[in-house]
Amino acid sequence: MGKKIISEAVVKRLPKYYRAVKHLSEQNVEKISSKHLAELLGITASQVRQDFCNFGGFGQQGYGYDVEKLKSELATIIGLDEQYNVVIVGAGNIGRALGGYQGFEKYGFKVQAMFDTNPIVDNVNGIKVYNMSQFGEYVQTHKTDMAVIATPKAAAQSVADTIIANGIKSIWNFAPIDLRIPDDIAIENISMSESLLVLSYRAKIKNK
Amino acid sequence: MGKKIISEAVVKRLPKYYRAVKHLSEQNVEKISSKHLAELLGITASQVRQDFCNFGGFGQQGYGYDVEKLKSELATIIGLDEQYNVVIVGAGNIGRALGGYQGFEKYGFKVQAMFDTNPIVDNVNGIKVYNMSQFGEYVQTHKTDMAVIATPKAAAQSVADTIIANGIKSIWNFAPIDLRIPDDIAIENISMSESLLVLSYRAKIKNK
DNA sequence: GGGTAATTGTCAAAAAAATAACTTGACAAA
DNA sequence: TTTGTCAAGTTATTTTTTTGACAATTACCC
Repeated sequence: MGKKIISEAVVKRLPKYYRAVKHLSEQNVEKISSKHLAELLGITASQVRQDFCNFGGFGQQGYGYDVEKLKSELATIIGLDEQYNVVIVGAGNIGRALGGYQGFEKYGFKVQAMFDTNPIVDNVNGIKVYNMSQFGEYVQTHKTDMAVIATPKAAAQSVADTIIANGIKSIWNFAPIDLRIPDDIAIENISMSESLLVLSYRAKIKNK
Repeated sequence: MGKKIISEAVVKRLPKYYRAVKHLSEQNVEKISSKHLAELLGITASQVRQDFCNFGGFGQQGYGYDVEKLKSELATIIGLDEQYNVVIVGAGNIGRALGGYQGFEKYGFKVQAMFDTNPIVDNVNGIKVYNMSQFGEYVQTHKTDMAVIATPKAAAQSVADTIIANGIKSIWNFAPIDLRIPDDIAIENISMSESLLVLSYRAKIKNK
């Protein structure tokens, strides 16, 4: 499959483009130029054009980008045209907050179930909480595509191993650890502690 | 103040260094070479040395880096030698999860209070929830250094404005929006929706 | 103590990313 | 038609980041 490798930097901007374009669409804006879009995101017009060019380009010279078309192209690129079934592992603080996270539904993800080694509630926001021992059986029979790791650090690697062993290919990891995973698994980390330390660093610098 | 500007790429690695070195310290490891540390983080030894060199370098040729010294240098650089008082704005799903977030305490941050425009609970994990109308008065009298924005998108900018107007210089933002803030304010965003879309993109690519 | 291996700090080269410049097609108005 | 303008797509340049190389320094062994 001869697909071009898109750099990490570009990939990280895709959601920003999508968000901005979605907003424009909701405002019934019909077209947008690279210059104007760049201003909205605080980047350069050149970068916008170069980024879109990576995916073939979907604008019209002298006119700009058609907002609806751009939105649907971006959605396809990002994969929002597909339906993902998601399970959440860990029903603690973070897991429960994620059970109520609107973003899943908004972008077409369906949260099927939650798992915990020691469930103290049997239901979060209408999502049933199962014992972790039932994980394998569940995901084998429910076409699960993606798993969220919301466990403590100590459990995260073994949970990841279990997830992968059961054929799930995408992991959203909230545990503060770099998981060891095979190349064919998609992973994305939300590292709150790292973010907090970056903020701490910036705060210190600014107050100097 | 003649301080060198540290690139964003380096800053983002600082927490990773700190985490790794802290772990080594807990294992009673006494010294570490750039080579070994690099292996732990999955980067090159050269980059480790280059990064540390930005801050003056604290290793010893032929020996390596003393773990305790490195840990304390990194803590100082990151600002963990200072105490921050924190308030959380927004007592919904995310705000409540953050009220129970262990990371604050672990890194020396003190959560003083929470605020909500319409508090439905008066206490989260022992943290008192105030009405947003009391925000100004509270932070003026409690030496608050940092605010967390855990409100819906629509409220985020005006909350940010209020935070800044009351003299708080650091913002940890969980709302899915790029806030407009002055240059002298430190900000760090946790963008769950962007992260989820990046994962969606990667999942789609990997399954091609 | 002297020789050898290890490892830093730093500089230079290479690679990657961002920005700027250029070329071309599309459209509107004359 | 023709022409001027706009803005995308593309190529070139600059800047930033990463990697590679090496002299200088130190620990350790004999």
